[in-house]
Amino acid sequence: MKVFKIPEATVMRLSVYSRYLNQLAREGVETVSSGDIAKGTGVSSAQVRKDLAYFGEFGTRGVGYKVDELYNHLIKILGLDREWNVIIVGAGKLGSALALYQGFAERGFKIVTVLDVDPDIIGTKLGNIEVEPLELLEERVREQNITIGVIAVPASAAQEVTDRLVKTGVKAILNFSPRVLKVPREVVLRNVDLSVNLEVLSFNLAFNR
Amino acid sequence: MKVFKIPEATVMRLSVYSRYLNQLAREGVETVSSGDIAKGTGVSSAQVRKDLAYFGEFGTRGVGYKVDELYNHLIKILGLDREWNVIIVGAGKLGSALALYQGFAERGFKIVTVLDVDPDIIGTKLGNIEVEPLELLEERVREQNITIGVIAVPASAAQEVTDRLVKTGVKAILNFSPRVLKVPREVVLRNVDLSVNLEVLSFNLAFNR
DNA sequence: TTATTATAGCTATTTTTTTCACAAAATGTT
DNA sequence: AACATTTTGTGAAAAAAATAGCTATAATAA
Ligand SMILES: NC(=O)c1ccc[n+]([C@@H]2O[C@H](COP(=O)([O-])OP(=O)(O)OC[C@H]3O[C@@H](n4cnc5c(N)ncnc54)[C@H](O)[C@@H]3O)[C@@H](O)[C@H]2O)c1
Ligand SMILES: NC(=O)c1ccc[n+]([C@@H]2O[C@H](COP(=O)([O-])OP(=O)(O)OC[C@H]3O[C@@H](n4cnc5c(N)ncnc54)[C@H](O)[C@@H]3O)[C@@H](O)[C@H]2O)c1
Repeated sequence: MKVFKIPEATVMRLSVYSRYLNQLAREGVETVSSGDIAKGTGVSSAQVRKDLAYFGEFGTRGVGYKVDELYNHLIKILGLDREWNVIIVGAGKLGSALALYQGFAERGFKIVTVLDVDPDIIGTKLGNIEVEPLELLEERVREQNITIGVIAVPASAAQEVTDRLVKTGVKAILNFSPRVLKVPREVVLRNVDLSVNLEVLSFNLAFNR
Repeated sequence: MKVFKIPEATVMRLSVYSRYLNQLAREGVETVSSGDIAKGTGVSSAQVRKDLAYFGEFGTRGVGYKVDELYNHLIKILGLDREWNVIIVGAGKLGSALALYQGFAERGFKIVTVLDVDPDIIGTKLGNIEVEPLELLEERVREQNITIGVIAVPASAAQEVTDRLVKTGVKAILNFSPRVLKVPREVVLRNVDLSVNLEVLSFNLAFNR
């Protein structure tokens, strides 16, 4: 099966499926149907099958999918069969919440460096990571083989920090600042804009319902 | 202009446009073209015009849009021409970061109540809001006319908290827990799944590039 | 007054994504 | 062994979204 472009919505759903399968596995469930997955994750069963079909045939007709097998496939597809070293820039309220979150490590994202510019914050500990000065950005990215950068600085500093990360070899950026960032085409960029999310809610409340 | 369904992607972009217009207004810019907005927010100019066309005609051919005028239109469209009272349930790392974020108030989202179950957290102050016990949920939602609820509790508690919010009259839920929530059809639900976002990055890193 | 230029609004086209529905395959049943 | 049941995988249809390009209109220059 030859595929050049996987819809982003598909990738997001695969992530959700994989977490659901993980839950089922822990509950001791051995097989699931696309219908079960659909029910558990709030999509249609055709959607589940279509999403999986981009990557191969993982099920048995009449039976369904073996939970652990499908889970392992999804983990590979999502690139979670290895560790990703992550840097967080900005150890303010949001950055430190992210740094302290255990859920990322469970999925293979290892936060290895957290940087800030505030002298009062530099040197403090977030779990077992010490916040270090921004100056160390290039050094840490290189020596720790960091591929993913998280932007948790004020909007005014976001592009500058991003440029430094990209220049030093970071391949993907998760941006929490409310700023449209420019990155080279080969760098993967995602924006998590919390205000936008709230505003989608207010739109829906104000517009219909 | 009769419209029944606005693409969610459109609503998200409108939010981004509005913030860009806000920035332009502060810089003293008086008019913009769809091309300028496109440039500033990373979309195509046709997309900008299409998005706006769902709601009316806001520009002048040959000229463009008056910045403040278009901004005000977007604010109305997004339902930001009023205040929305928000409750945050869960005052842990993420919940407190959200509670302390000033950016929400700037857009009309007023966090009026923050609840938790941890006795060590209850009674502490987040800015000028005191964290209160979960038991007050129904009382606060009713007396403060809260329409938006933010779920920042562990996944295991998310559905239960959601049910209580919905039962008490909350109309929209922003869910930060990695749990697929069930809400009645008339309640607006959005999920901000940070792990999914990281996994879209790792997928892209692992799959092509 | 008449071109010329810029750009919004709109319509048509293309592309992408989702949904539908059914043949094929595996298992269970009579 | 034949038949019924379940559920995948997939091609086709439908729906949704994005893109392209044309038309109308306003401002400006000739
Ligand atoms: N906290 C939230 O809930 C929330 C919600 C939506 C968006 N955001 C966005 O996330 C980002 C961080 O928000 P926050 O609430 O944590 O802000 P914050 O002010 O608490 O933290 C920002 C941190 O970045 C540091 N910093 C500033 N410039 C820096 C630089 N050049 N390099 C490294 N560190 C630098 C500051 O010292 C500070 O510690 C902001 O862009 C904000 O708009 C936050
Ligand atoms: N922190 C992050 O960066 C991050 C990232 C991704 C997802 N999340 C999700 O966000 C949610 C909160 O994460 P966190 O890191 O803030 O966790 P946390 O443990 O720091 O905070 C959770 C808080 O919820 C409180 N709580 C537990 N049950 C409650 C209940 N029934 N009612 C009210 N409060 C209750 C706890 O006392 C605690 O203070 C979790 O679902 C987590 O999976 C967080």
